[in-house]
Amino acid sequence: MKSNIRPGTTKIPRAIFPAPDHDHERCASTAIAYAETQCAARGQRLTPMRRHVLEALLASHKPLGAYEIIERLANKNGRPAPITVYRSLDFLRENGLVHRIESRNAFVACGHNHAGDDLVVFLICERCGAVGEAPGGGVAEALRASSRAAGFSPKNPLIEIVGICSHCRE
Amino acid sequence: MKSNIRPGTTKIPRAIFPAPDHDHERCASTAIAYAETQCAARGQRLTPMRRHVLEALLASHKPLGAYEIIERLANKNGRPAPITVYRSLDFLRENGLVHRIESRNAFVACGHNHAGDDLVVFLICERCGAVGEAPGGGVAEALRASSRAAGFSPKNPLIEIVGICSHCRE
DNA sequence: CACTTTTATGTTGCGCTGCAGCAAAAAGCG
DNA sequence: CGCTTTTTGCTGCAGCGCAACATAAAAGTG
Repeated sequence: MKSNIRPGTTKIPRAIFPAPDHDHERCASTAIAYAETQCAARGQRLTPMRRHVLEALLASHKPLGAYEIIERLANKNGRPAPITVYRSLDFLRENGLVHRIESRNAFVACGHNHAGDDLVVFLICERCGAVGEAPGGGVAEALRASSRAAGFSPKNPLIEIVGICSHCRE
Repeated sequence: MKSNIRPGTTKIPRAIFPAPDHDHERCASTAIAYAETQCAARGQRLTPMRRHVLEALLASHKPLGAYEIIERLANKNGRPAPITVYRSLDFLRENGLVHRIESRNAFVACGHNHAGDDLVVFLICERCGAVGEAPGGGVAEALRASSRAAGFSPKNPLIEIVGICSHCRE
């Protein structure tokens, strides 16, 4: 199936919290296209199931629990089993397309607001539930310093902050 | 508004990761004594149940799941119901005596390595499972800056880092 | 092409997590 | 002492997460 996004789109500075009235159709299809590219480049297969899971997450812009995803994928052909969704989520996470929000037992599509292995700071709006990804450059440094002071060799920092997002504050 | 309490204990330089051979008997009883003082000062009751839960956590120096705690509290008189333990954990958390490690769905006794409302950085050793609490002074600053850049008003930062602790590295 | 190997999905089942709702017991108070 | 508030016990349940095994689909191979 052919996508109707324009290939030559220049990189738009992405808002950390998408405006309520943003062109969602487009933002989702861009993300799917990126996922395809990414998987192809890594020799991984973005199967229909995996794509469906990613689409469900993209459609919400909010973290979804695994069983919420199941709910949204349910149709007249029945619903996927939990394990099926969990496996797709594992795949998507391994390929940097989905994050897990630990404090909520939920998952969110990656906003790609950060370079590959960099530290990500998740900003969780307690009002609308949206999750933003802020680049954590300076934080990473401070964190490494603090860790080393404790004789600790850090690996995967996880930062989640609850608060009020820019749109809900207005 | 909650600054009326000042721990009267002289500040002992507390290792972030307790040495494997430290005087555990003493470290636990000190923590219990502190909990009693703290609760008394706040007009809260450290009941036997709550104390047992705290003791179980202190005895392990590692995060325990709720059902692990139940297991350790079980005796010839039977075992506490999950809800009972969860309620005690809620109480202990509200009074700053226990932390929840979100990425593990587990709980750990507070090491008091941080001032009351300050940011805490949890260092989780992937080898021995121990959890250290590093003061997050510099990190908090960087975090606030990063948040504000995104138009986000932060409330409860949560930082958990997986890595190797000082003792396991040797 | 048939055949093997690898990868992905479906099915069943189960243990852990976390709490709601109500009842009983214990502690605090006039 | 009665009365209120707090705490604990009991029953039950929904969401989370995955193990173990079976089947199907894709990819590699001669």
